[in-house]
Amino acid sequence: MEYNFSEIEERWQKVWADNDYFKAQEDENLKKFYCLVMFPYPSGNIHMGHVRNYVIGDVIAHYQRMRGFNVIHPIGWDAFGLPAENAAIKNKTSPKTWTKSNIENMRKQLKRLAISYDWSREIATCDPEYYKWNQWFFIKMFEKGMAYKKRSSVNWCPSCNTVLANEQVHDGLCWRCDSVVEEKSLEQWFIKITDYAQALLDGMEELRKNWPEKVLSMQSNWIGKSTGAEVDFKLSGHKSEAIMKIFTTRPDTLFGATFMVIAPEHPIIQESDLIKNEEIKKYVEQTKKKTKVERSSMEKTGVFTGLYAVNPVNDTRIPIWTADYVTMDYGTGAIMCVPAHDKRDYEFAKKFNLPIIEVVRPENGTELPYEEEGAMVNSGKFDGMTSEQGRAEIIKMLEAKGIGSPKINFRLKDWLISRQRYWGTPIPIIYCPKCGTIPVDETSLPIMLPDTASLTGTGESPLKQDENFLKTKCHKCGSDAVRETDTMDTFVDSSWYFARYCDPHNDKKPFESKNIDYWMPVDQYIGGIEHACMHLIYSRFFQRFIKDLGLSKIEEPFIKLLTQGMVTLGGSAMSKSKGNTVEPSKIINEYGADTTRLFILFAAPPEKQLEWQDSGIEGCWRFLTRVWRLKEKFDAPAVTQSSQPEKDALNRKMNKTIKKVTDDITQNYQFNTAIASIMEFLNELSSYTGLGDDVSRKAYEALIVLLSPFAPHITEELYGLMGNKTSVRKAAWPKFDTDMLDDPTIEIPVQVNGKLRSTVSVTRGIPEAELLKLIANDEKIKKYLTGNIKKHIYIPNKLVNLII
RNA sequence: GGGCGGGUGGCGGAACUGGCAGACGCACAGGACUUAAAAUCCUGAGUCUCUUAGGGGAUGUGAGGGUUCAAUUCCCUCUCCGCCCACCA
Repeated sequence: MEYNFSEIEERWQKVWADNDYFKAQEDENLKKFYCLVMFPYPSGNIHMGHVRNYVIGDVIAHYQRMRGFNVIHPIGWDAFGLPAENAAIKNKTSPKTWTKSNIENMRKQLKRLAISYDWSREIATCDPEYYKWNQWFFIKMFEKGMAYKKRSSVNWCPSCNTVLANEQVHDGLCWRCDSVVEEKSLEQWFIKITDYAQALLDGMEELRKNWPEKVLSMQSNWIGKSTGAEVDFKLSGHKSEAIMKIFTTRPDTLFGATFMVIAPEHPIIQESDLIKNEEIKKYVEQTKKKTKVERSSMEKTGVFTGLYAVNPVNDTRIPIWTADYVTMDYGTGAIMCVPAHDKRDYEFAKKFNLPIIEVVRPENGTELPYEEEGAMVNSGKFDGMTSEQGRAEIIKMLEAKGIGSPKINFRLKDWLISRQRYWGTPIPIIYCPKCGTIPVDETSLPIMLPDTASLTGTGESPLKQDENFLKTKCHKCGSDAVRETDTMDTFVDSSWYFARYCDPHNDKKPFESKNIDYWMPVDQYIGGIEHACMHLIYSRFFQRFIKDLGLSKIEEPFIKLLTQGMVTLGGSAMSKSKGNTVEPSKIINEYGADTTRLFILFAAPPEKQLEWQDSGIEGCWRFLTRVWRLKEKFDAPAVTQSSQPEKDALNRKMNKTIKKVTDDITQNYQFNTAIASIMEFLNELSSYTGLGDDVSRKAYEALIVLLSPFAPHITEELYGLMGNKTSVRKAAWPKFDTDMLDDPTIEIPVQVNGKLRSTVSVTRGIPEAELLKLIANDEKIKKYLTGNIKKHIYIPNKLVNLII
């Protein structure tokens, strides 16, 4: 019988679906396993990157089921977002229609791949049943002061016509469309993620074991904690006894501060009459025009403001400059400059001829600027202290005088979540002339996104044009009021979807605490590294907020993280806009889902970037065909008998393979070598002379079970054909016998002076003397034994090295 | 500038704790089957080289050095590639 994959795959997919094989049910008596893959944006079609992501997740889900875990393996759609809106404008349809039909299409494709999802838990973030709870969380945040509106300088993407969060600006470009991001001063909604900055850092300790180091370092970079002090500098000769606050990580160098620099946006420039000075005005204007990237060019520029401050430790009058290398969005927008011990300050001082005073000296003389630790000099009574002592002592002294205090600064900014676009969750706020800015009444949730909106893409929310949506009554006082028309960043949607999966149809609450505390945390999360500083930080924050609301006991949402590498074509990630996608459907039609699944895993280890080439697919196809054909050998009793040693050898190969595949799946996600070892196993089994006997039958069934998470259909079929009444999906993961891992005879390589000259075949654990005798009589070795053997190295059961 | 990861045959990639480098697969070559092709099966192979045709020798994991009986693996110097952060005070 030929291997008819399309018939087999179709038939089994129906059986699994009709019998709810993959439906997850809460059961306190069972140990749970939450296997999560990053849910897709419904762009239209599944591409090979999705296939890779979801097949990895599926292998893990199947494996854990066979290990006896109660597995939840859900899927959904990150369905709000800009592409839907743009496509709708282009195709003259609605974002909803476009999105829904894409979901339909992609759902079919995922089912065709037979990923073992619990489809009863499917969610789409654009459904009111889902985004209602986005709005609910927003109101909770508002009530706790965690969501607030403020005017500030924000990132504006002129092509997407909306603001962006800091996390969404990469190298000064929009993360989505690569346009140069502009700065605009706008009133926007923020979420106070900065309140959780320290907690997010602390939580990383627990993740250290099971998250890639790379992601952790990216996150800690992004959060960017620096410890130091805030110091007040008095302005000298300024009418208003004003104080200039600065932040420094090196208070020990305070005696070396010979000038100050303030950001061109610093309020004092506007407040005092400085802006009337032509030179300063011109400089401020120039800075405004610069993009972030231009601004970070290394050549220092700046102008003297005419102001002076007083260095509080030595009462020296120091000039205040303004320069664009200081920015308003970090620290206080003003710095003290210690040119001797800071490269940037040094460059600035050299260029503008400002004094340089050395206050830290290393043990061995070195050139300035010297930025490391050392012994303090030129620092009055602090001379001789180490930098570390100096920092503590100077802060103490500043505190005593009331002009400074310890301070920790984070690079992380509050999360800007309002977007001037249509296809997103409406922000549940109303503006009432009497009551002010207030959240809507909880009972009126969800605030529905109107189905019809004239999409303009002009940079104002289209909801503003919709009178029915816009105009409302204040639920507190009944006055005419208007709604907030901005929608939420879609990253809000994806920050808690994993919790919603635990109780996806609840219409009273976002989820039942009992359910989320049963399933959460996610035991294995799988997705792309591009989310290291966006989705993965927001979600960690959200889960903490959920915990602080008392809705869950869980703090960290994802215990174990696997970041799979991109699937590229021509060096860049597959994407519709670049036109370099490979449609899995073609491959599935030609070779079947099993081959496709096997191939994407076999091609490379999961974390590595994979440049797509379909040349290897034949090999996986051939392998499955060989597995299929081997079945015939078991239809009749064995024709020839195998010797006992041969039987033992096959039995050992089986045990070794079970161990290898188990280790590869659980320890390092080495699916490629797991598959390779099953291939080796098949090679050995195929050449076994007694095919059809009990030993080979047992080996063949083990092979089928081991292969089943990777290639579910063919293994299901063969498992049944071998006479099993139950599904291979319900089979237990095979165990290996530790006594059957080692061969009794081993080949020992024999080296002479470190070079391989021969190998001898001996029984395991042979006494050293006996082995040496054997080697001395070995013809190949004799040739080399021209001198005396000075000594020999013997690694039991591994190798012998003779030194002559 | 700082941090992280990486460089192994024609290709994708293996290699436990330092112990036979190149598993497994692709592509390739030769053979069997076939009228032929496809499919399938068998055999071969890092590179260079010698050969009396059995096999032998040298060399080889980005480059150079070191430690060691032994290095893809550990240490130092350098180089190239990828990613992240970045005038962050």
